[in-house]
Amino acid sequence: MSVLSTYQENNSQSHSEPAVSGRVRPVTTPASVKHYKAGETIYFEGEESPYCFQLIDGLVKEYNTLEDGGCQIIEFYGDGEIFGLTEIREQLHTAEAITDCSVKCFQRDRFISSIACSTDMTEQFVLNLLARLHRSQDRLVMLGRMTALQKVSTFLFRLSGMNDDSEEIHLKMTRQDIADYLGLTIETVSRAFGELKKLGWIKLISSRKLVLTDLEAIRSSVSEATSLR
Amino acid sequence: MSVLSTYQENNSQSHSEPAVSGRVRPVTTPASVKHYKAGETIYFEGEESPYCFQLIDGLVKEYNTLEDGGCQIIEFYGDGEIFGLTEIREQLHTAEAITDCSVKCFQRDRFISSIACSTDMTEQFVLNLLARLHRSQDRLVMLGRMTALQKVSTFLFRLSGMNDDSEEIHLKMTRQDIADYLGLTIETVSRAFGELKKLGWIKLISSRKLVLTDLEAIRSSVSEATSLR
DNA sequence: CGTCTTCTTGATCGCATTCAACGTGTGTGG
DNA sequence: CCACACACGTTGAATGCGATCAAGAAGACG
Repeated sequence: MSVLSTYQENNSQSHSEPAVSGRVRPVTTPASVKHYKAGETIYFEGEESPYCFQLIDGLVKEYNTLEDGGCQIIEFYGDGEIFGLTEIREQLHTAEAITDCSVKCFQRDRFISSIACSTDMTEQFVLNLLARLHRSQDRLVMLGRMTALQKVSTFLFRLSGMNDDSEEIHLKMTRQDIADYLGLTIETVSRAFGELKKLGWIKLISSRKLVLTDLEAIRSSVSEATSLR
Repeated sequence: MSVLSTYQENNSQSHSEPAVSGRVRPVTTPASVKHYKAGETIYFEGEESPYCFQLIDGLVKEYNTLEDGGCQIIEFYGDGEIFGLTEIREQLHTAEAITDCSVKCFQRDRFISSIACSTDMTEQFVLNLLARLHRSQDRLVMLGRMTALQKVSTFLFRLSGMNDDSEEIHLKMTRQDIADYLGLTIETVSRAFGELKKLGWIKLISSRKLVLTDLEAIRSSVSEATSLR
């Protein structure tokens, strides 16, 4: 299941073979599976790479490094999601395992041409790409126009939207990761958590586990920012 | 030619038939051409719409409106570019003509399936979508991690990169549009222009026409922000 | 000429950053 | 078991960048 996709797709029988998007499975050449420990880098920004990847299990962050040592996380990837697929030969971001990961590697060119050769798969894949595009575009609004509190609210709200069952959210990433995802500092994120707690909107079980105690309040503060969503 | 694409594609014979991406042309049913005057809205956020569009001529902005009246421009679209193509039935953003525009309308579903039925076209289109995705992701870094001056520098630098020939840049959009694109206010954008002028990096011919007089300084200030680009 | 929109400039305010110190949790070795 | 180290998280105080409020200048157009 994906980690932060606003536009969820039907991941029906995703156990036998990790799907590209919903029911599609790559007909590509048997791909190799690699394992990464938490903290390991999968590829680097600017690196020539003929591969793209599908996450079988774990959590991956993809980010850009800035001159001053800063960092902007482009996206978190969860089970089944494709990443590292570029339109040019080199990787545009750095990818790093947040938790221990199992990853399927594909030859980029073969992957694309195998997508192209099946009409059904193409449609699914194009729709998946469009969904990813819009996920990214949603974040433009987030980064460009929201306050710190709204950013963190929205982040938690979307996480909860894809929660298995319980109301309890387990954060697999650090505060620093969240900050780098939201274009904030770690301190501001921490303060936002404190503020949300004080408002009674969330309850912190531990620093990594929390419950959204007032989902409606969070929802409305989110859509106070975005006009309709 | 596209307006703000970091990843440019070869728009070779784009005169006879506006291309999807490079040499591809939609085999879709003969599409109707519509004309919009500057300021007219092409579609609204949340609107049910079976169409997607290809800009023949003009400049279009796509944006999201916020509760407080604020606005985040998702993207500017220039000649030949596809917009309004979503993975669901409704439009996610509002599109508005900045200049007078000619626009080709396609049936969304037919458009996608016609893409899918030709292997060659699919590959081109997927690469185009990937380029658009990365264009959007680049902006995440911009919005999340850059100062106002860096945002405006980067904006102008990328505009110049797709300039026809001369060093002179003609801004077809207002300061407000630029602000809404960069997640700033109109005042801050204006001040940034002033600062760049004072630094001797740009020369303002008029408020809408300018020359990048020190491209290297601008370039380096941009890549002071991003580690490598 | 006047009106309207767009753009610029100045003064002040506030939110997020920065700098700094203090907690908290976890794992390691004595 | 405790002692210690180290990474992660929280909290406080001061600073600064961009927003806000406000006024005026510059174009565009009839």
